[in-house]
Amino acid sequence: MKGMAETFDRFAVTVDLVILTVQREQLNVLTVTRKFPPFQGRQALPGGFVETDEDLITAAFRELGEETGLACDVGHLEQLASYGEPGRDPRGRVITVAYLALLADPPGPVAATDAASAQWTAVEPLLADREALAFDHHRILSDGVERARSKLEYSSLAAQFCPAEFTIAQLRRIYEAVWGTRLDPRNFHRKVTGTPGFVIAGDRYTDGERGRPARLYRQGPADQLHPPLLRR
Amino acid sequence: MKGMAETFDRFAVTVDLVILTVQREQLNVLTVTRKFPPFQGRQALPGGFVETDEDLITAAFRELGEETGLACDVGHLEQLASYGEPGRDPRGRVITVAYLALLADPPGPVAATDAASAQWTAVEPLLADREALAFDHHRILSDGVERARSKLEYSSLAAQFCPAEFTIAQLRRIYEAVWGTRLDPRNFHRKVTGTPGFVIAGDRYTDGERGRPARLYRQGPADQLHPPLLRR
DNA sequence: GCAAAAGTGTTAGAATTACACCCATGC
DNA sequence: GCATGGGTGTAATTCTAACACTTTTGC
Repeated sequence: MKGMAETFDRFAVTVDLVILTVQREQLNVLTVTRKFPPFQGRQALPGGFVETDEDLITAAFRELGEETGLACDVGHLEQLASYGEPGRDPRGRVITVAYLALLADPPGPVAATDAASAQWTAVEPLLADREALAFDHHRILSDGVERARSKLEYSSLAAQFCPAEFTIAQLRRIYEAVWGTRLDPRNFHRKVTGTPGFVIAGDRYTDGERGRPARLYRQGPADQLHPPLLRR
Repeated sequence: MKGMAETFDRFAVTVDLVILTVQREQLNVLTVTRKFPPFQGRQALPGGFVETDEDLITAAFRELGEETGLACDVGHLEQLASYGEPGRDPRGRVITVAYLALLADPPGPVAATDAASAQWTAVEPLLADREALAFDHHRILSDGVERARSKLEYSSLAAQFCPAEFTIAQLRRIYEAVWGTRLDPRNFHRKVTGTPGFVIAGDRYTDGERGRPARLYRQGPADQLHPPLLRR
C-alpha cells in the first residue's frame, strides 16, 4: 500500500454464507431461490452487502441471523475464503467473503424475504449438478464442504452439529453424513470417549429409543483432537 | 444479494503478502519498511491495491513479482484470509485479502521502491514483539505462519521451500525451522522416502560437503501425505 | 424370546519412537 | 584415524481395524 493519495478502485463487497446442518443423516445447506435476474429461479447461497463500519464477521453474523432467524451465539461461524474473479457477478465487480456456519438443529423454516425464500437442500445432489447454483456458488459450497470435512478430522467441531446433549451414536452419524462414509460404532465410541476433552459424560441416558439406552454427553473443552480422527 | 439497484457501499481492497522462506535454518518473512505515515519507519507486509478487472490471485502474483523481482511460477501461493476490521487502517476503510507464499531460495536483495524497501526478517522476533509490524500485520503474519505450520503436517508443501533438487536433510531442516522443533534424522528419512509420491530419488549426490554424500531428490506428484507427519 | 442398539474385550497388523549400527566422505 | 553427517536395522510401544461378545432396552 503506497499512500492513500494515489488513485485506486473501490469494490462492492458482500458476505456469502455456507450454512451446513445434518438432518436425517444427510448433510444439508441453506439456500435461497433467486426471484430476480440474474440466475432467476436458481438456487444460491444466502448473503448480502457489507455495511460501512461493519466488521466482516459482524456482517456474517448479521446475515446468519437474518437468514435463520436465530440468535446465533450457538453453533460455529468461521471465515472460509474470498472470491473476486472479475466476471463472477454479471452485474458488476463484486468481491465476496464467504463464511462457513455449522448449526445443530434445523431452526425451522426460514422466513421468506422479498427477494428470496430460504430452504434446506441436500448437499450431494447440489454439488453433483454443476449448474444448480447461481454465480460461483458451486465452487464456494464445494470449498465449504471440503473445509468442514477436513476440520472434523483434527478438531472437535462435529459437536457443533449436535444439540447440547447428544449420544456418541449421534456424533458418529454427523461424521458419517459429512464424510459420506461408514464408521465402526465400537471403535468410534472408544476413540471419542478416549480423547481427553472431546466429550464430557453426563448422568442422563436416552429413553424410549430402540435398543439399550445411550449415555448423553456434552461437548468438552478440547478444540483440537490429538491424534486426529482420520477419514481414511 | 438482493439486487444491484439498491444502495451499497464500496471499499478499497488490497492484497497483502506473507512471503516465507527458510534461510540458515530460520523461518524468514519478506517485510518492507514504511517510509511514510501512518506507521512510518515500522515494518509491514508487502501489498498493494487490487486493480479493476484483476482477479485476486492475479493481484497477488503481480505483487509477488514486484516485491521479489521473480517470475513466480516457482514456489507456492495460496489465499490465507481476509481482514476487514473498520479501524485497521487509520486512513480509511480498507479490506485486505492476504495471500501466503512459500519460496525456495532467497531471490537476492529486493529492489527498493519509492515508498518502501524490502528485506528478509526472521519471523520469531517479529512475532515476539506485538508492535513491530504496522496495521494488523502481526495478526496476518501469525495466521500465515500457523497455516504454513499445519500444512506441512498433511501436505508435501515443505518441498516448496527447497530448490528443485534437495537432500532429505535439507527437507528436514525446513520442517525444523518452520515448526521450531528437532526431528530424528533417521526416522524422518524413512518416513519421507516411504511415503509414496512425496519425493522422487534422483541419480545425483551431494559433493564436497562434510560427511557421506546425500542422494538428491525432486518433489513427487503427491500433494497430500497419508499418514500425516505429526509435529507432536 | 427376538431384534436392535450400546458398549467392552481381544487380537492382528500398522505406525511411531528410540536407538544401535554401518557407510562414505573431508580433514 | 577421527569427526561428521547419510542411511539401514530392529525392538518396544502405541495406534488402528476388525470383529466376537455382553448389556439393556422395545416389541
